[in-house]
Amino acid sequence: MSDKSKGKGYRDTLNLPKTSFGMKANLVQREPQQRKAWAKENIYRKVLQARDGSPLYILHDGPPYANGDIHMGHVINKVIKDIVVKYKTMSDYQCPYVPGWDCHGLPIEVKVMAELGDAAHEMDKLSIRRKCHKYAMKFVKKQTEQFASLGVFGDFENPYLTLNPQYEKGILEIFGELVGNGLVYKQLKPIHWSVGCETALADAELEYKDISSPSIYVNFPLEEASAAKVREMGLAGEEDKVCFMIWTTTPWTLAANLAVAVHPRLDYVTLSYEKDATRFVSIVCNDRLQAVVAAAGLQEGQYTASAPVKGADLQGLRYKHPFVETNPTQQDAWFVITAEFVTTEDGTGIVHVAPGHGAEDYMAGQQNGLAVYSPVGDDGCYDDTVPEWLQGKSVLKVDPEVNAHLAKIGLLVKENQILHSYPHCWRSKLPVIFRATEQWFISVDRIVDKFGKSLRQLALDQTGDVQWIPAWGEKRIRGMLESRPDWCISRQRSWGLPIPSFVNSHGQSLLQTDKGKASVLAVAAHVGKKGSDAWFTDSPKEILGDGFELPAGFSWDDLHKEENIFDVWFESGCSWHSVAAGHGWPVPVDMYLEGSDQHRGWFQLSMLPALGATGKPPFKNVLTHGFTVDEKGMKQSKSLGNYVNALDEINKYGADILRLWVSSVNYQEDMRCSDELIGRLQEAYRKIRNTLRYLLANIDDFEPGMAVAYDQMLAVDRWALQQLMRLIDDVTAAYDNYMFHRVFGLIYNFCTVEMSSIYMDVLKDRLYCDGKDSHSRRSAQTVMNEILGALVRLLAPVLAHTAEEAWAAMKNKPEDTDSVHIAHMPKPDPSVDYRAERDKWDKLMTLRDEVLRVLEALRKEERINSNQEATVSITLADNGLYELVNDFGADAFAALCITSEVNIHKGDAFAVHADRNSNPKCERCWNYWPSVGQIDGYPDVCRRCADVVQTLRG
RNA sequence: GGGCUCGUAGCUCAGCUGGCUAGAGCGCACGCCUGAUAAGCGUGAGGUCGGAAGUUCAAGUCUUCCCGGGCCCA
Repeated sequence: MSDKSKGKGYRDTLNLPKTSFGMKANLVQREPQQRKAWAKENIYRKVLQARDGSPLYILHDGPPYANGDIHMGHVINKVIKDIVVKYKTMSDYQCPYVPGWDCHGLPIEVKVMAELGDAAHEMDKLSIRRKCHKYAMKFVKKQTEQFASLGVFGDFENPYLTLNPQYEKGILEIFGELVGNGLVYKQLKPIHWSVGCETALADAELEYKDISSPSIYVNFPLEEASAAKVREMGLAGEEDKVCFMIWTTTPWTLAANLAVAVHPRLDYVTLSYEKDATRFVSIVCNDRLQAVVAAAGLQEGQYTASAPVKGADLQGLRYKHPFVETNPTQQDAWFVITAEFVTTEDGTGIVHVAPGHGAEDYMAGQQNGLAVYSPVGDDGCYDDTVPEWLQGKSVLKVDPEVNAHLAKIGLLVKENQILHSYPHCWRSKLPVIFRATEQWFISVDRIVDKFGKSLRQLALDQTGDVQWIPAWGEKRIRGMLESRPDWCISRQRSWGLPIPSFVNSHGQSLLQTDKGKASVLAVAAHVGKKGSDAWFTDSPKEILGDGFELPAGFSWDDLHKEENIFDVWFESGCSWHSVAAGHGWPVPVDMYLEGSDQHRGWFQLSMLPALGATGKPPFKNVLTHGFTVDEKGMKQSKSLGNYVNALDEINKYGADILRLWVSSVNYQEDMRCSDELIGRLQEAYRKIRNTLRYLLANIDDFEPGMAVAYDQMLAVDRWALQQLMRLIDDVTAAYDNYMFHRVFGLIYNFCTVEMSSIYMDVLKDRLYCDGKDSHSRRSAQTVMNEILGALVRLLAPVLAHTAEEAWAAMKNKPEDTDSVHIAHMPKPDPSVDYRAERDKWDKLMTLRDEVLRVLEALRKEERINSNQEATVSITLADNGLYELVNDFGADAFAALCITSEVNIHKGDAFAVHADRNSNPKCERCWNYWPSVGQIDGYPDVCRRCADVVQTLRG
């Protein structure tokens, strides 16, 4: 129609947006190119060089395990780290970031052994270790690419690997310090043992699962002399068979029973009843009497109970083991001891004690002179010190036989099944057993002379000096430190750093002599040069060096290498030394940042070696994040099918979407995660991207020399600048407090509300229709240029790729740097006071909202379509508001509402009316203004447009 | 079972030391624009603040208990 053609006639007189910055992101195609460009210029080095001389900020990477593809947990962790590093860099710190990998340990070894199959049996340790090495390196390479594909900057060419000789050397140096400080000891002690993997396990290597176990009540008959005493106490009659009744869920440990424990202050009674034609008198705790009666199936009248005696009165009474004939140990056994750990929560109040198969049992045994008896081999089978019918049998399968035997000899009172949570090996998935073996430990309670305190005391004293983010992290780690046992650091496997212990044929270790530390340091030097394989290939003399002087009782021809390896947690726990100190960075480092499960893992197990060696924790700040859950808040797992594949997401949406998603959620809590939830961030991304694009496109012809001074700007432009300053203030505070979801929210809201729906919309008329070089247009461009420069930099730590792309498209960069990641965070301009005018603008915007509502009503009535077709009449009763709006100006307010005309009146009651404007439409700017049709030679445009067109056409 | 922790609209988040009819953005519904166009704008409907009891003149905000998640442990 004619309208359209006329409109087209003026189109080329407008200043329409122009930019090379595409509306379509095409992240999946574009990002890899960006990364290639970064790699080519070695952006990591370049950024570091740009901060030469700036204060260091060290975020020390916690090493992920080198197996498998990365998952959402990795994504969250690495992205948060990268946001911190990029933000700190832009805040003028020099932030070297060296990623690391945990390369030793069971998961890899198990995997490799499985791949080898039967061939493994014919291979020596070295060959297996070589396979493991290769396996680890394969995944280091893979994960390196995957991490880098997130836009993470770091020294990926020189990562730290726990299998590197230099790293291993560092571990041994710290171990040497701990040996020197008297913290390392070897002892026969029950530890979690994986039958499947034939090794000791650390707490961190356990998984708890529900299993069904037998729950048995067993009578332990008293020795005759003790039974007589019980009769003397009036608790039993002459013909009665007097027993202690115990309860256990691990029948197989009964073979190693050496005592029973009672609580010294609880009351005990005898329960008399008849079973299999025998009159039994079973001693149980009074508080458990009813439970036992119920369990034994005794009805009212079928039993009687005696008066109570204290547990302490039973101490020293002796019993006969239900099925072991003679004491298999060198020490006394089979008598009643007292122990505080006895409770009345379950069982009979009389606890079966097997010091070789339980932590509390072990301690009670130590206190009462019992042996540490553990008749179970590495393979989980009984040795030949047990009764013949048990020998060689697997303890994981033997429970039914034990129970059947007890039933046969008439001592099994009752057998049930109970469902309970039980520790399992994280690799073999089999239930673990408690089993006493010789292991190396780090003591948390021995006093270190140098520091006058134990590791536990040092740790508890100094957790308060560390800043925990969120703050409850301190409570959490404190609780763990208070209750943790000594650290079992030895493992009976191949793939790891050997514990450098040389022993003589008397079983003495060099570590336990005054040459202990020196020997470890000598090994450290050797391993640093040749790697830990040398432990297996070289002789003690080659390892320790010719000059090494052996202490008394040791000789070169009677010196053997132990073949335990370190717990991998000890290896990664030394990274502050091997890596941070190794690079010459100050320790404690500025930050450790991992998932909150690492309070027990890496944080604690880095703290202990650091405290033991230096007396100080290795970090100043510890930031933790939560875990991803599905959209319903439930744990994610592959088997449940609610698992989000990180690589799929990256390939589908692009890294910046993932980064934006990470920034959008509060990482301190559980993070709900699904493909849909991540996909939704595309919307936010587009909004942000289009905001940048609009800003870029409308300042294409702008140069800094054209800038308009703040006090010369139009009021709305000043408002926009004020909003920017507020944004910079708020976003900076959010970054400084590691509240990245607030950074996201603030910026996103700014783009959506202040920019897109208000400022950029209001500005269109001025930018497009006013003269290209007009003051009003330059005023707007001055502000847009400012906003763009700030926004891009505020976004850079999160949208690493997109911000770089926008930076490249900017003609007037606030700083002359090739990369936005080298630029500095914007600072608010103190001369722009956003607080002073806040109230005024709140009122204007509220009035604007009201006008928009009235216009919407008009549109509903089909009186108008666009707001420009309307004329608005506002009646104000409030004097202050009337003056405020009048000062602002009716035309300016009309522009703010993007309507053609606003009239302001003073009246008795507040009212807003709108109607269709009767003025003719300007064919250039589409406003309905009175001047349209009044200008000679320009019949279809307004005054302003006529002037602009005239200037253009000369 | 224990320690720590979380639970505000469909989603992501604000709600400071307790004080007006609980907010925002997105999404959704319904419209508008077609000179940011695989864009842009407007209006609107959505909430027993996990539940219950208590303290208080007043509780999303404090206390207790319960329910449901998560991490760590037993």
